[in-house]
Amino acid sequence: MTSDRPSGPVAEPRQERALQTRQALLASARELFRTRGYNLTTAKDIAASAGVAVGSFYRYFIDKKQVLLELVQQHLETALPPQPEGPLPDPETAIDRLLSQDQAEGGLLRAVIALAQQDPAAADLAAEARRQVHLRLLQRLQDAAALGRVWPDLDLDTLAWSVHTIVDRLHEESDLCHDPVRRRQLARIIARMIFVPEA
Amino acid sequence: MTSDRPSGPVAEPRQERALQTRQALLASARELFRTRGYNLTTAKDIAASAGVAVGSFYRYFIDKKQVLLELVQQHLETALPPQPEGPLPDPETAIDRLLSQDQAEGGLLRAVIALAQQDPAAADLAAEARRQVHLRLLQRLQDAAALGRVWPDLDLDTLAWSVHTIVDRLHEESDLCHDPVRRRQLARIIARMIFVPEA
Amino acid sequence: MTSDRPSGPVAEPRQERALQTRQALLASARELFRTRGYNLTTAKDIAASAGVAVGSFYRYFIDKKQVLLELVQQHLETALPPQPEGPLPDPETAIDRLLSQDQAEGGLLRAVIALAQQDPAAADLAAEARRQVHLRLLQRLQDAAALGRVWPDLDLDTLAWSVHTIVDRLHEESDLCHDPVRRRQLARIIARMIFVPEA
Amino acid sequence: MTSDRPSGPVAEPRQERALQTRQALLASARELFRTRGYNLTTAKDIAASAGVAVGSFYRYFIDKKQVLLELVQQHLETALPPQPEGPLPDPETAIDRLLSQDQAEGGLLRAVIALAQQDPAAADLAAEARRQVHLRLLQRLQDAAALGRVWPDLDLDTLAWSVHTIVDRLHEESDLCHDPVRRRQLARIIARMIFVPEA
DNA sequence: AATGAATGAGCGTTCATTCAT
DNA sequence: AATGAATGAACGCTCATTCAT
Repeated sequence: MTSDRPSGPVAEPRQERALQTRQALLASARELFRTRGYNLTTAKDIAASAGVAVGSFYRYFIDKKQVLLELVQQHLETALPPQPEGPLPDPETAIDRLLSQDQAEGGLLRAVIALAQQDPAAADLAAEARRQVHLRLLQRLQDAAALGRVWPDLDLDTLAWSVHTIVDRLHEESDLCHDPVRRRQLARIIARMIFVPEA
Repeated sequence: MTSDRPSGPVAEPRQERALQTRQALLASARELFRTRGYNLTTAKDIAASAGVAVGSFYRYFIDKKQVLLELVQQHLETALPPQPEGPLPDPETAIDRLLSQDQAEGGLLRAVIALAQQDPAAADLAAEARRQVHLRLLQRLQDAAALGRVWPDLDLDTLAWSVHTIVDRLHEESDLCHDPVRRRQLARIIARMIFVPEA
Repeated sequence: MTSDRPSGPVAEPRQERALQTRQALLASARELFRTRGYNLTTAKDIAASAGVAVGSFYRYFIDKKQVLLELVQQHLETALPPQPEGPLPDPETAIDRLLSQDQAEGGLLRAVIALAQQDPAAADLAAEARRQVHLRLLQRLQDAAALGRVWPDLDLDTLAWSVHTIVDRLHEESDLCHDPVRRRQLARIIARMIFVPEA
Repeated sequence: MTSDRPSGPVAEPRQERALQTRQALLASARELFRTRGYNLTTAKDIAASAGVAVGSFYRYFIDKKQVLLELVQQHLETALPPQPEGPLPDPETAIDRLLSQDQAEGGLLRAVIALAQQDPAAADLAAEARRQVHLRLLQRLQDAAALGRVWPDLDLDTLAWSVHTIVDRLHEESDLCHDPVRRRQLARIIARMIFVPEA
């Protein structure tokens, strides 16, 4: 009763605890979306797993969709290229490093794709998300190309798509992406997709 | 004179028309599973899209699950390696040819994976399906390796996984897989993953 | 095409084989109604168990209801009192004999009662059926009463109801009604409900 | 902070209103099961008759089955022998009193039996329910037998079965069991099944 | 006359969302 | 602000009945 403004159900929370609840919901949702997928995750699940009641879920989010979209947006903003600095180590090692990042992304993307099938707005976001990741990869490929060594007869877009595809799926298969030997092999494969081998 | 509970659905159809209906249902199901995914495709959708009523769907299939499993099984049986004969053309061309096959597989696999989240039996089938495709690829890679030219420092399993991943996703994105330029590029990329470039 | 008369779906069959089919359907229906009950017996079950297709079922009967009603009617007409002749043996033996008759009745009655819950017309028939059985019993009790020995302070209607109730349930429990010791005991109990014991 | 799949229905209700709803549902279910039987009573019926929506039904009960089983269990626990104390009045009066109890039981039992045809678990409960009632009757008969006066040549099990049968059916026919004259007659009949008449 | 394929209303159940407290 | 009870559209599936062959 602190205000006369009814302020709609999804007002930005102004209180500390409220923010915590919101974060807890986001975190639970991310985890559940990743593991069970969008459609198999219920609003009640998310709320329960965050330790609140369903009603509270709808205090912070308009609907189930919104949580996912927000998670993705958040991810896109956060996850901009943490471009490594200093002289690159050898390419394989750089790629290996890349592969161990971003474990969460794949699952989320998959969830958005699921949602996109039902909701055109999500389809746009999914496309946007993919595009961003794509652009990040493309950027790096272009940098690498500028330094020479990249196959000159390749369309960098297609190349970025290929790398993205592999990285994406890798992150879905959690057993794979935790096996360093496998990861190293993949790094080598990807390196060869990109770089002309040394004489 | 049959006795207890003989009247389940799923009797083998005995009339010509029935076979047509069954095929229509399978075709509709394949298409819908591919485009909307398993969970978003309802039995009613499949029936409607095949031009029949829900009831007819259940005359031919025990449940929604069964259609998917049957589609996959069918695919697995059909899609055995159409191993090309004669002296291979150059690798890129061979791969390009591979990429234009099997359009349906990817979407189906994705549907099974969705189902697998809910039904352990489907999980087995999904695993089996992936394994078969994997083995087919592995076989070819081993053949190629025997002929030399394959990178000697690669784990062929990981290599097969990588190729599979790319081919799979390619088939999901129908616009991509119909663009011959793109496909040629991909063929080249894949070729470089596999083969040591000529002097 | 033997006649111009379309003659409706449920014409009395004029051909020998047709009659056999009809009888087979009735027999199957009786058995299934008895064992599974009305609601759990499907038209397809009945047809299959009679060795014909569903379509044929509906050639001979307007609907599922009709079969049951016909069975009951048939039973009521057939099962008129096979009044034993000659001097009654002792009461207990007479009753014992009664108990081993009419095994089918109970189950059918139960089926009609189930149907009666959904269809008022069946309710009437059920009532009628019970009334007939009741009357048969009452008749015999009155005969017995005329010969003396029946408790004079009993309302014969209530007495008939009691006997009917026990006989009815006995026939439902097939294990019971095949145990001669049990049956003899019951005969004794019923005898004592009815008759003043000898000095 | 609960984890996987905590959100099933059937949580114990935490609000006062919830308990009322649950009770209303149980009451409606009992009445409908009794009058229409298990199979003809739909979950929607029960909910509507309790003044709530279907969804609410499933908040409190896992499925339709559970309601019935709960009703029976509840009944069995409640209905333990209200063994009369003090010197029995004459047998007839005691029995008359017995007949006016437990009106609900019969219909419920019938519903369980219907369910038992489809669900073996219910079959067990039905058997258990009948056994309990049977045992209660048997107990009293044994007590009576200990006091003499019971026919010595009767199997008490069969006797209990007979009484149970009559009482059961009596309760199904609500018009009958509210007619005191009829009830007195029945009491007399039952008394004679059990007791050797006074010299 | 017979077959069995096709129909569709209806049931049991789930879950996103709203509402009373 | 939070809770959790209530809602009802929608899904998977069954089966009595009709219809084309």
